Amino acid sequence: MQLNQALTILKDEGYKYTEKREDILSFFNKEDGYRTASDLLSFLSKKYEGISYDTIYRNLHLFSELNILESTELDGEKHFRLACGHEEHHHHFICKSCGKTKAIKSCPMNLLNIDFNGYLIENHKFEIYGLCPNCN
Amino acid sequence: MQLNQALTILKDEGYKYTEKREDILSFFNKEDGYRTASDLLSFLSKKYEGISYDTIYRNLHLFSELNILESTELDGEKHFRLACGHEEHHHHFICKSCGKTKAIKSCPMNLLNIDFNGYLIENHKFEIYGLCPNCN
DNA sequence: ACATTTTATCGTAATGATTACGATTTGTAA
DNA sequence: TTACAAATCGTAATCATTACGATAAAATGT
Repeated sequence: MQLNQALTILKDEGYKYTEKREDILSFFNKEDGYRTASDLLSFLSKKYEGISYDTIYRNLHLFSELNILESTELDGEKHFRLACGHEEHHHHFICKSCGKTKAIKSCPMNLLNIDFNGYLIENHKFEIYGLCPNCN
Repeated sequence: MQLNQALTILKDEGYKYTEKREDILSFFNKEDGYRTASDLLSFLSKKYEGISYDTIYRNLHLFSELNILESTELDGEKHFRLACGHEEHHHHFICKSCGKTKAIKSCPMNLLNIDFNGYLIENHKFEIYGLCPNCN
């Protein structure tokens, strides 16, 4: 996802354009991998002394709702990354060292042949963890 | 996994047999699904007034290391269940309402055909969430 | 059975991530 | 430029989890 694309979504949905929001998006754009609220706080604190937790978390949640960010939970902490450009449903390999990802286009839900008669399937999670070539 | 089987593991590994440990195991045995530390605390508090967090978490971690329990993280909270023991590597459908599970025997790692050249694959997570027939 | 040793537990405080909220500031549109 | 809604600040509260010195209890050897 491009930065201006994300800012357009914000504007179209009636949310305000702020410098902090632009900086949050540019942070995720340059980082190119899963990052925590704490990572973002450190980054923004350099420019905005005394930035509030409220701002960090409110925007992370807002961006997630707007599908600008996608998130996953690793080691008891939520991690966020810019939503992938390609629109189709997909999964990720996630590097445990640098947080960068590799898309997995095929989904196990299509490959499995299980009888879920009587069950209501809501969602699923498939992630592969390890080290990317750079960190390996 | 059977209770006496778990208690045998404890004994063989040199850990002490305590009534609390037996109660913890019988709790997971009767519950038959993923439960939190808080669930366990509520249960044990009925019998042991003033039971310590230390006891709860120390035993949950110990049992996980000994493969008596298996765990997963759901909604920011660790959940535990009796290990499926003897069975092969597998995954789970997990009911978001009652925590009960249904085993998925096939593993997506065998079904996918992805080039991970240069990557180090350490582990993976595949879970399906929804409602079981009882809760649906 | 008793003493010794080792492990388990208690009581409670600390930590880390996240959420909450009244007061204040700021973007936006009229 | 004014008015209003949204965003942010400052800070405290909450929730899950970890930590640790003091005490209790189980296992072991005599």
